Amino acid sequence: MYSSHLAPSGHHVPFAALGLTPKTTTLEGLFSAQPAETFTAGQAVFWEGDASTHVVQVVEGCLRLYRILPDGRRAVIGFTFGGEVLGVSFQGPYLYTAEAVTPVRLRRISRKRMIEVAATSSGTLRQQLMDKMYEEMSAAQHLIIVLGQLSAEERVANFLVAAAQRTGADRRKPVAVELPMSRLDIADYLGLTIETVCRVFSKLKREGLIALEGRHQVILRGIAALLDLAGEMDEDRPCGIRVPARPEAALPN
Amino acid sequence: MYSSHLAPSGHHVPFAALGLTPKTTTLEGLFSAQPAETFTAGQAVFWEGDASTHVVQVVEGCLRLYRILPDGRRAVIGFTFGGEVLGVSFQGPYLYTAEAVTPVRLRRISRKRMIEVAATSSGTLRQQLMDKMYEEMSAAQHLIIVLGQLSAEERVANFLVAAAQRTGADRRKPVAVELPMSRLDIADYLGLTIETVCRVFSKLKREGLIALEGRHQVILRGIAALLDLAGEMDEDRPCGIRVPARPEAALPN
DNA sequence: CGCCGGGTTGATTAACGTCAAGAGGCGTGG
DNA sequence: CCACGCCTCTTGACGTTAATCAACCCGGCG
Repeated sequence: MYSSHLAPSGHHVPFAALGLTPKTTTLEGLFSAQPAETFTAGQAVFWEGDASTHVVQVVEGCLRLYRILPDGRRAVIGFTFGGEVLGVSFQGPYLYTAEAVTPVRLRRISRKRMIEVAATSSGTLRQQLMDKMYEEMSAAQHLIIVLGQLSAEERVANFLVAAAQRTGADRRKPVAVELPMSRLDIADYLGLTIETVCRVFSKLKREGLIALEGRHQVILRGIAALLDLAGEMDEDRPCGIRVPARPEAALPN
Repeated sequence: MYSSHLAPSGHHVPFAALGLTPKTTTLEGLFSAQPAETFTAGQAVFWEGDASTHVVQVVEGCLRLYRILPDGRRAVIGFTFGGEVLGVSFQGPYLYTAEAVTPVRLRRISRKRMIEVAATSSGTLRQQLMDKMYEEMSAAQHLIIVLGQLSAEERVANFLVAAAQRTGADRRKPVAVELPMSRLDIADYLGLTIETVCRVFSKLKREGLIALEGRHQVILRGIAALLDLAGEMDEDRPCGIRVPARPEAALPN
């Protein structure tokens, strides 16, 4: 089904296989030419405010993306897992720090080179970059809605469902989801406290919607039920009912 | 100076004036060739979920950008004012509905044409598009932090300061800011209720930080004080202190 | 075995939402 | 031009949610 967050391998191979595009004109091609670097847990890949000199593809492991506010609060902006690409839409400095949650293997390419190749090559790479930017934008706006409109329970349900979708798990079946990050990471991501996250986890467990297997694994018993709780704010299920707030344009339809 | 939200006129003229770039290879050039359309208050410019066929430049007036959740809640994602450009980073369907708050004049160009010109022209337009996308991303991430981490008072202070910056007003002086949108729009934008927004406005007024001139104008007496309240979360003032959470990587550098 | 850090649970408090009533603009119609 | 009514905004009383404060648990490691 090709979820918007999934690994780049597979679906794009046909192009290269047919010889229509030399491999350096796709994102995957550019990345695969780079050596893999490794980071230990807690190590930063880049810092907020640094010049965004590189674009990163996580091969394996999990990164947390965050900013520190002047008073010390930490806002986690997102997490990046194996197979995902990071920081495509940066034109100025990095907007957040990226730090390894687990040991991480990743590849990076220089943004300068990527731009050059995009400018001189046929449209494939440009298209891929635009797609990635749109994904990043979609994710950001999804988070805006979660943080602005949803209750604690809805936020956690959303987080769990999103994590499940990201692995490509099929709905309706129980799925085991790895959550390598700490409760504090989750709390800072969802705009809650660690205690509230715990309590919601416990509540969902009592209600039989999830089971906790150790600290870093959750089994979702039926994504559908969780989706209800999540306010059905599934990543991409627009509720574009054409009902403007003001009466002027509302009468037809 | 060139605040990230400012009107495109002025600073980019030199290029065209020197004849270095034909006018159709800049965003301003493309837009200025289009006729201005007008929308009445409450009228939608485009709808969430529609194919994002056009990029829009608001000439005059104010748009609100929002999504409706399945249960009817409304999340306002942002506002667009005269001189600003809208929807550059859409590669799939529009992620929100854009609706006129006031009477609006705007120009639009087809995305298809914009992409074509960007692909065939020199780098100027491509650069401008990337800049706009980065701006949109910065704005989204700023909102994520406001919604995820800040208190009601901090959110409102932030909103007021951001509105002031957007007009290009210089700090330290009292500034009159136009807020054409309703209290409900502000509430849905800040993830608060209308009553809470009112109460914070009243509190700031009691404290002498602002004065309310009618429903749609606020006078900020000293942006500096408001910035304190705002958690000093100024649009771009990264607090990139290199203090990782884990000790492992902290020692070098 | 005991310590330590992260996680969980409980009691209390503070912040914000909800419900309800009243005030103030603004357009319309007399 | 004024009066009325409507809609938005404002303010107050009360309820709910999530934060805070605090204790305890549990698994990993020295």
